[in-house]
Amino acid sequence: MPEGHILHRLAREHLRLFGGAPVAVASPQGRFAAGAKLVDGRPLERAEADGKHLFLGFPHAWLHIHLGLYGVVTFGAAPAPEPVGLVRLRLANQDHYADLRGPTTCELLTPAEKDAVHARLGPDPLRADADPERAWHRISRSRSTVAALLMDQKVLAGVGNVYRAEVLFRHGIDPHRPGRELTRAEWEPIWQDLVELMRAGAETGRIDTVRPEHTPEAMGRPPRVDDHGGEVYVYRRAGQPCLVCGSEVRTEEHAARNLFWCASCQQR
DNA sequence: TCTTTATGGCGAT
DNA sequence: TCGCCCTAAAGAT
Repeated sequence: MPEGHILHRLAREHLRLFGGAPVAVASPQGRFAAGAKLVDGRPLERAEADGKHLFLGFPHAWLHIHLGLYGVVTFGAAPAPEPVGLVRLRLANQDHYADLRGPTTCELLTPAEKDAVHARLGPDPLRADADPERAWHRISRSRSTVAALLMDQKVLAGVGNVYRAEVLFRHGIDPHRPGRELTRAEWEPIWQDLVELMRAGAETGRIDTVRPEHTPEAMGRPPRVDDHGGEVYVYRRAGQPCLVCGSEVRTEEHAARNLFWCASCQQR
């Protein structure tokens, strides 16, 4: 379930469980054995997220993790059990362990290489140093659709398919509109909304975007359970009635990703 | 025991 | 735009 809010959450959690003390680092699966050996037994000094990238700071290297589509981290209390499945990376101390499975990236970087990753990313709504003006600069000059731009990590870092679909719904924006046709008056509240939605997501670990007045309870409809764990307007709700207007939520493949929207509520 | 699917991203064409 | 990579769970056969 990796959008940016999860990575910020993971950064905090790693620091809380492993920060400041030596960490046993291993690669039970073997694919990261050489890298693990280089930081094994070193203290975890820092942890930060940048978009969907996670950086764990050891004295001599940054451990760079990107979960990709299927990557997942699971935490548990010591003693760590025999690894189940393909565990690329295991961190452990006297009290806790963390297992990483299926990441697209798990590597060691120098500070310069870490900076290079940061340099190629757009502003991350969850970072204090984010400059939304950089995103606006690109969006307002682009012929690409707003849907594609919001997912482009060079434009905005950390936004994924769920936040993309949901924020466009919340602002009534047709995902197919070219970025250059978006106005600044439309963009600014979208950015602000991403900051607030993703902050909430980082707190709860799930994506909830439905306003109180549109919950099934408030609308007099039966309660609903979303299988991905959060309450959303359109993401993966194709064919179901829009929570606001009742028309069918639509879906299509857009730049090789699933796009969801309400054609009636999102006409701007 | 298969096939399908997923909240991502890269490099080749 | 396409194919490919990482993995596990759910659904189909």
